[in-house]
Amino acid sequence: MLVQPFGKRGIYVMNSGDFACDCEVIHPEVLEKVNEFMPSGERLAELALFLKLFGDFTRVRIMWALSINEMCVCDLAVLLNITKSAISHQLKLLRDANLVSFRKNGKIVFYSLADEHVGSILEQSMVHISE
Amino acid sequence: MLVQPFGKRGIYVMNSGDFACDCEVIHPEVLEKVNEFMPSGERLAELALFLKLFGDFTRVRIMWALSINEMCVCDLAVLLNITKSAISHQLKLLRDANLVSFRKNGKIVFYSLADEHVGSILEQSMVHISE
DNA sequence: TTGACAGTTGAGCGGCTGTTCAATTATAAT
DNA sequence: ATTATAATTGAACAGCCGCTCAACTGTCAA
Repeated sequence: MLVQPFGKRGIYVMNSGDFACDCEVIHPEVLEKVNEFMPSGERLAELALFLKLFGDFTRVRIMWALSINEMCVCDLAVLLNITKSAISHQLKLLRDANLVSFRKNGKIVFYSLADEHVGSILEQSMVHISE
Repeated sequence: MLVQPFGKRGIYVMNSGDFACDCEVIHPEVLEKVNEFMPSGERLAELALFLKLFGDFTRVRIMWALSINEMCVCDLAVLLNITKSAISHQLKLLRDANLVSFRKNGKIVFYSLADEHVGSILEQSMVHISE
């Protein structure tokens, strides 16, 4: 199972069988309204997977560094003081999610942020915790 | 140790002892520039801890639901089809990080988003993955 | 006072995740 | 060809994390 389970027809599993919740609805009108505006479970699962990549110290530092300048794996390893292998593993995750892109020059691979959204999410979050 | 380790004077541990990286600097001018604009390790660690809360399917759904309407624990449990206990555990994390606030009315506790930053981070990220 | 119910909390379990280590690929230089 | 180095990859291990379960608190109603 790729992600945490959710109902196939959306997140609000109010129908037959396999109830996991242990209580009844208290405010039906609230539930109705929320269901109306809630994105699908698949969509929210994607969102969680995407945001999960931002929730790690190493990856945050990598992305912030790349928002300043493109960098090769070796320089990133020195910057963060961890092995090239660890950097490379994290870069693979970021590559697979299209958060970073790269160009090769001989033996050296230069990484950079895939687009400006990534940097702006980091900045906006930084602004938030600085209040 | 609360978070993953980083140098006490920032993230760029280029000084004495305990090198964990397994290579040398290739582009000194790049490292110098990045170091200049890089926030401190403490700051980036806070950022990662903050964003980590967004990287979970259940919490994302809770936060999105609360961005639509304030909700009690029981209704959230029905909405997401998981136990009140599971909801409550996640709400505690969100409370401790000041991402949600609550008001009590008799037995019932109503939760809502603490501020508009939370919703806007979710929305901005949703826009990003929808491209 | 008793019972029912909303919500919280702590322990414990299983799965996930980030790192290290070792092996491997690819490129450049001698 | 051989050596050195940048980078990648897979396996394995340790620590983290989210859920369940059971026990508990607090509030309301009978």
